[in-house]
Amino acid sequence: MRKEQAARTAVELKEAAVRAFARLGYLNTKITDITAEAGRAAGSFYTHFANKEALLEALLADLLEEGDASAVAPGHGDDFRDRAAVRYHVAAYWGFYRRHRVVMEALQQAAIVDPVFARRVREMTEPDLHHLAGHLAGLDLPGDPLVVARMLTTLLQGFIATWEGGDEVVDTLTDFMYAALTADVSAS
Amino acid sequence: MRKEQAARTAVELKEAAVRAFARLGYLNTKITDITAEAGRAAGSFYTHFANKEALLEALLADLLEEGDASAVAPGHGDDFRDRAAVRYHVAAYWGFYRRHRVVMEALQQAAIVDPVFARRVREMTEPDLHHLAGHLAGLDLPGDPLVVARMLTTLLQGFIATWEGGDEVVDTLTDFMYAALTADVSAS
DNA sequence: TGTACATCAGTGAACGCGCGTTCACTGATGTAC
DNA sequence: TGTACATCAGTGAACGCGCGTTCACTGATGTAC
Repeated sequence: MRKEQAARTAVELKEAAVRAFARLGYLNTKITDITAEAGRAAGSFYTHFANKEALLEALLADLLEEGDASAVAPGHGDDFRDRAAVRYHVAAYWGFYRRHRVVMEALQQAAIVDPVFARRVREMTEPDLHHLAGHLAGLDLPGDPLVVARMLTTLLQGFIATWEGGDEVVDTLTDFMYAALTADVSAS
Repeated sequence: MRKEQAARTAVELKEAAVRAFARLGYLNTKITDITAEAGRAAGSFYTHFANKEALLEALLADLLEEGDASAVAPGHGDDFRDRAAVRYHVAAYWGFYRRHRVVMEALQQAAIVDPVFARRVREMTEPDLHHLAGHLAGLDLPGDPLVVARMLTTLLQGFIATWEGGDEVVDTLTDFMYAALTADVSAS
């Protein structure tokens, strides 16, 4: 069937795009880099996507689908006085980011240059932030829960984005954050 | 004198560039945005700079000069078991970043797209990282000193870059980091 | 099942826009005598 | 101090490159009868 063929090519283009982004970075990747990587003619791109931004939107949609699926994942506490709960969340974020590193970074780059993506990234991040702040409610924090939540996510995402090594540091990250969340401020 | 006039124009172009970068972001700023902002003709730019990268290099040079000057600033402890020492460093970084926000972010953006700046930014950051790791030596850290140092700088720089509000959070940042640095890991 | 026609994914050369960069020119500043 | 010439910052129109996007064409797949 023709539609199937077209869908297959669209997938191939997306996969090629991810490879090209990984190699060159989203902003440096030209349409022809993507089509060349997919072994297709330049014009073929436009049969499937209006432009590079539309392709990134498609990759984002794929990512969000997976995100929703794994968000339902069960069996973890939400009480951050429990180190295991903190570790669970760090590890989950770590895994997700690692699996989707290229697209995450492409979004980050797109957001720098394109207000539409800047907004999209903000809208993706904000709810998580409030959700996280909610979990921090009962703790003896160094400041406003939303501000502290922002520190946690900034650290996580910033660190993971630049870290070249493996998972070993998940425990260091956990300890770091756990200590920051549970230190009795008034005692210091 | 003609040389003086030329130097003055170069300075005006740099100042105009900073304003343009602040408004549009480094990557989105065209040469003509800069010259228009400075009230000059497009061609005038090239009397003073080879291209946008060279102008950013010049801004970086200015920034490093100021950085060296303030680095000699006296009167702070380096023992991070002392909260005041941590606060001093956080506040110093905060002030420096705030004063040079636009150029710092321009460098960040340039690094994404241009390997030369990527390298430059890394080379600027690395020594500070090792220096910082040195100060962490005696503490009961959640992990390798270099890794923890990286967490600290990632958090600081990432947070300051996105924070819209004022200095109030310096204390929250300090408490957050101080707690992470001084918690007795083995006790948890 | 076969023939004639329609549709559509894919091709790749060509087009055109945006923007960086150049360059012939101007006029003001500096130099020689 | 005045005149003739040289230099150079600054101008802005023009040039040209890179790259996104289009479009006439091809051939394979699908449909009608």
